Amino acid sequence: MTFAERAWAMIRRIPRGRVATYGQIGALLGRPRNARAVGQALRNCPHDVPWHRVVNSAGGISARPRASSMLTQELRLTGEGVALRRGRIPLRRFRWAGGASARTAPRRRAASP
DNA sequence: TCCGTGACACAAG
DNA sequence: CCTTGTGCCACGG
Repeated sequence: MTFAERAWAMIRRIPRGRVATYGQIGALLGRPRNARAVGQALRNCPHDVPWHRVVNSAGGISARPRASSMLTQELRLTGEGVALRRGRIPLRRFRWAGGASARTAPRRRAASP
């Protein structure tokens, strides 16, 4: 099973009206530094994957190849009750608590000489 | 195999 | 707040 497939499986678990961040999905899959690969996985995902519930760490909708889907994402989110405040989603309120508080997980920084 | 790319995250300034 | 620099790692060519 590829990383992308596992990412899809995790994203399918996000309930309506909640969102998760790219980093959060990566962390839940045991790869907290692999947020970017989550974005790649969403590039061409199956239609039953609620891709619109994945946003960046600022609660914003990330830029992508086809800008039209950004508007689609916002419409779908507001359609299920996720409100944007000044262009961002208040994660305090709408973040999916998948796997409990996967937020602010300890991160390893570069080792110094 | 190696190398560049990217729908990201985060610490500093 | 916002901007910049750096770290990360799956994927494709």
